[in-house]
Amino acid sequence: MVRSEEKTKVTKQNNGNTVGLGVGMKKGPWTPEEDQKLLSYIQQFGHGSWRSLPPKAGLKRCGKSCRLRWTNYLRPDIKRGKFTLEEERTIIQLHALLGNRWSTIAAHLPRRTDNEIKNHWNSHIKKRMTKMGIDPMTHKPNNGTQNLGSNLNHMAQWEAARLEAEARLVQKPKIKSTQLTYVNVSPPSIQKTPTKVPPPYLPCLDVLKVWQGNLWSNYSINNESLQSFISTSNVSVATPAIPLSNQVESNGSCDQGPTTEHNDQTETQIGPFEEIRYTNDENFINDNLLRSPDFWEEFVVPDGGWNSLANNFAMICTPPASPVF
DNA sequence: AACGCACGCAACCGCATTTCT
DNA sequence: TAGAAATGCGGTTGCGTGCGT
Repeated sequence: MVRSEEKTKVTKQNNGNTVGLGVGMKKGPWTPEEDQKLLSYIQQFGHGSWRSLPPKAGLKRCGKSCRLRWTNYLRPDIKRGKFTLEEERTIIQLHALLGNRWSTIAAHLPRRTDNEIKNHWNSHIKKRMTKMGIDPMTHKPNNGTQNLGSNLNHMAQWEAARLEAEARLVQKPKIKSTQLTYVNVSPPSIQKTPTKVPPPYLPCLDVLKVWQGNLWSNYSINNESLQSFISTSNVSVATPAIPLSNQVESNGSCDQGPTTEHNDQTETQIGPFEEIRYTNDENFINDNLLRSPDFWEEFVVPDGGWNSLANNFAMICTPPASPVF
């Protein structure tokens, strides 16, 4: 990939400071040598100030470029590869609540970067939803005749605020860890097995779960649709980390992650979306149905339409008067 | 085999926000 | 407290690749 030769460019921020590329700064794809330099430096010293890192690490890159390379590619705790069905569904649901707040969404998808999620949304999910006749921005059917009830909208706003607050909490430790020294980490090209990292904070997606559970309970499942989808999808199939039956507790709260015992776990579970196959196939099927294009194509809004869904939703989950964070 | 097109994704850009002095 | 600097975020670009013709 030879996007550009070495270029020089200096841009001005609105407050006047120079950012971007200074004289002799390199642009374009990173070479393995550059990756190695950046990695070695961060392993030894942590990244500290990104601005001052490049010369210290022997790189002719701007700090911004180094930070991006580290956060989107070199970081040892990044999960790469295909998105699981569970991850995709979570993205869709969070997007419905939060819009294009990719970093907030990423905070709820352990080991995925905001850039990766954004790319996946734009290149896969968005198109699929459009094809299914769903507006990817409003998450409503394109015909516009079916509206979610105001209760649900209110809940969505409330939950969006809560999720953002959670995301901020998740991100706080990152700031404190800027001086963290990483040991024995390698870029994906060098080391296939990621170094173990401390488990991230597992968010509690209360409303999402209620929402999910309600959807499943309202619509019958067509196994053929599901099988057809799985067999044709290029999305890797993973089972829900939180089986639906466990998702909604009687008091409306939820647990912090999977507590159900499961077999055939093939890798260390760090986040809730590892590819773990539950032995409970019923949960597996139910939870992945929504991902099936066939399901959506054959989807018929039941009697009462979206409003009935919203009403059921409101019955199950009564929010506090107002969110306070 | 050659060409064109669509797709996927890494990386850049500019603005916003946060932190520092 | 204000201005500067650093960092974060979301939108966009453009190259490599795979596939169909």
